[in-house]
Amino acid sequence: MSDKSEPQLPAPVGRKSAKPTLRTIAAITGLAVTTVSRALSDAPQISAKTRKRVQEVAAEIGYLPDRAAQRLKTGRTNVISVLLDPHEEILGFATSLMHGLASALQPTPYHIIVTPNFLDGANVEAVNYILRNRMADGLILSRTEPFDPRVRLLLESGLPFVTHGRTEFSTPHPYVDYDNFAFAMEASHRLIAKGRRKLMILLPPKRLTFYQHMLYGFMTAVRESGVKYEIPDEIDLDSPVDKIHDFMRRRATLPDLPDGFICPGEVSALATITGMTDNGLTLGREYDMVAKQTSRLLGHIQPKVDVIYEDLSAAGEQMGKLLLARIGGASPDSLQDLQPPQFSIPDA
Amino acid sequence: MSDKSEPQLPAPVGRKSAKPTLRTIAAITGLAVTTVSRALSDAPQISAKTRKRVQEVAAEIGYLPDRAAQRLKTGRTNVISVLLDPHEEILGFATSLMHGLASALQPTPYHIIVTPNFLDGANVEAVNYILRNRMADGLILSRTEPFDPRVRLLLESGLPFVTHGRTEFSTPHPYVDYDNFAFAMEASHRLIAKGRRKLMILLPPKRLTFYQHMLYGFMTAVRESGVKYEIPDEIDLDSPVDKIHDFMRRRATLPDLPDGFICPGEVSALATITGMTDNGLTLGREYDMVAKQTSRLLGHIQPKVDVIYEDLSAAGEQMGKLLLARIGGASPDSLQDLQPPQFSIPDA
DNA sequence: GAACCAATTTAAAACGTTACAAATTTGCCA
DNA sequence: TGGCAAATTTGTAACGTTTTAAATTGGTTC
Repeated sequence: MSDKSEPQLPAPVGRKSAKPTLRTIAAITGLAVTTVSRALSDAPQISAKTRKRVQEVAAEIGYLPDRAAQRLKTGRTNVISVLLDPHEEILGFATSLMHGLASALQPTPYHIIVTPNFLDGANVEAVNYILRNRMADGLILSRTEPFDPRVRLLLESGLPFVTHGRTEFSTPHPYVDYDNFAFAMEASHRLIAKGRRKLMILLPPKRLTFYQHMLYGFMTAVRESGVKYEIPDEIDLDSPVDKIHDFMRRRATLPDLPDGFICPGEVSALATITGMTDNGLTLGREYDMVAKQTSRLLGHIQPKVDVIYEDLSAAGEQMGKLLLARIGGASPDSLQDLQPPQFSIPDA
Repeated sequence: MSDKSEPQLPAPVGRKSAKPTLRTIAAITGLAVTTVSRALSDAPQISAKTRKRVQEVAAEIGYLPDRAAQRLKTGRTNVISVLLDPHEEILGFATSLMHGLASALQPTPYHIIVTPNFLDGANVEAVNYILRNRMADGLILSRTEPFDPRVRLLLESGLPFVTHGRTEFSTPHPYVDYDNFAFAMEASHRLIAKGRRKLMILLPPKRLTFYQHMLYGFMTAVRESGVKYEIPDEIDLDSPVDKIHDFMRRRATLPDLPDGFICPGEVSALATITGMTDNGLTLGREYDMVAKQTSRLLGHIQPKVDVIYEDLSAAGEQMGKLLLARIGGASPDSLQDLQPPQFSIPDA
């Protein structure tokens, strides 16, 4: 040990609240800062004995690395950013997803930053901002379009990301998606099996990728079985509750009313049922309904509705795992996951 | 070791030489880094002419300050952290709040970090963690208890924070709260005015501060008017939908059933209505209901329900403003806001 | 012992920013 | 013209970490 001017003060004199840094540990152990840093990251070049001692001291004085300093030095932010779409507001779509995401990220040093996207439609701007500032090591985004400009930007930049929903770019990228084709097909089959002769499905906005998937699933089932069908034009899944309600109430008064409804959302399902009830039509008698359930709300409130479950929390968790793998360098085409609908409702 | 195809990021190439920093601007303008830094922060000691020039150059080359470096140097994080409670999951409580918060923070350099609080019940741990690492310049938390341990910790630490909900500490702290006393009282009055003779109210968990407020509002109205009342013991607002539903269905078969219900949550309102309907009881005939509405969902789906509105987005925005003021040094007792219930439903 | 290689440890230099003190220029007046 | 304060600008030193290269040990072998 070389004799310095005399820096060997067991630093935390007085109050122990002075934030411990690498230097603190170095002073206590008599080692160099570099050694301490290495020991804490379990570098093989540091002797096992030293590593152990350093880690013990660190734990004892409650050392926590300064994230700002790490980030400045390494360029890594230890942050995963979630881009929120305003339409995810209702019914905790985003919350469930984030719940799952957080549990996947729990054992890692990553934090979750939510970037709400208020700049109407200018969602691309948010991506650009994150890219420019290197604000995150990875990105989560949802509600993709076939040629989503955000995805294009991200593909060009090389920043790891996972989408909820597929795109149609030829370059593969990690995604988690719910099999809405299978959902729509199964939903149709169930209604047909109940003897319903004319089906109506409420679809998402046309610009979203899963509009196509759902439409195809529906059309496939309808064509195979030869039943009639109808697709509302003036409303979609993102329409406000009252607009859906009004539409359904009006529709119920017109001729040739469908007798089987597919609602890929709990709110729209409730609005539809109410619209029918307003006209004296009863679920299970004049018509049946299959709905997509994400929150366990619907099945308990309207037990007559036949539900197919989508586990958003699981999706979020899976997205977290894929993102970590991607950050770790895994190839994108191995990180694509199409989650099958859960036809029977899980317990609890 | 390239275990996979090792997708090396083709990332930062080509265009205007990598990330512009203060040094870049200094080189371009021929000024010192310090001067540039000062000019960008509009320090009065820099001549107006220089400030303008520097800012122009900065804008032109798209300079953005490195947050990690700023944070390391100044100790300020430019981060506002939101603590999420798992019970806020349903119906986008958190999302609405954050939406408002984000719009208050829009013109500031602050980012929003969501710290989901999954560590069952160990919510205090999350606060501790944020405190220890100086992870944020301010904190938002909700669902307070009278002597909330998180608040106690924060009061001791001095870190600026705003709660959604009041506490009973003698030291004042910033909060935004909804006047649940007024809500319960008004709701009771409405039912009584409709001629209902026995009221039931569904209350939040007893440990939360607003349990008291709501109970007092209810009891005040009930006592004044002399109607009968009943308060369920085995369920509360946080109970799962199916438990509430089951309870109500069972209750409807027993004697002395209330004819006026107060549901301070949309989900519980729906579950209650369903429970009644299961027993052939009709809203508006055998019983009436007043519910708290936060998402415009209920009023459209069950128009017979009388709703009182709580604007969570506005609350979030207000919390953002108060937090900024608090960070700016304003005294806590000037930063307390009790928001009145909105008795008539706002448009749009 | 000297010479060598491996195993450990260390010193110094960044990362981009701001705080502090010091240096330079400018403007004004005797 | 010199002098002096005010107005500007500038170096230098951090903040806490990791990275690179260099230095110190220790253990073998001749």
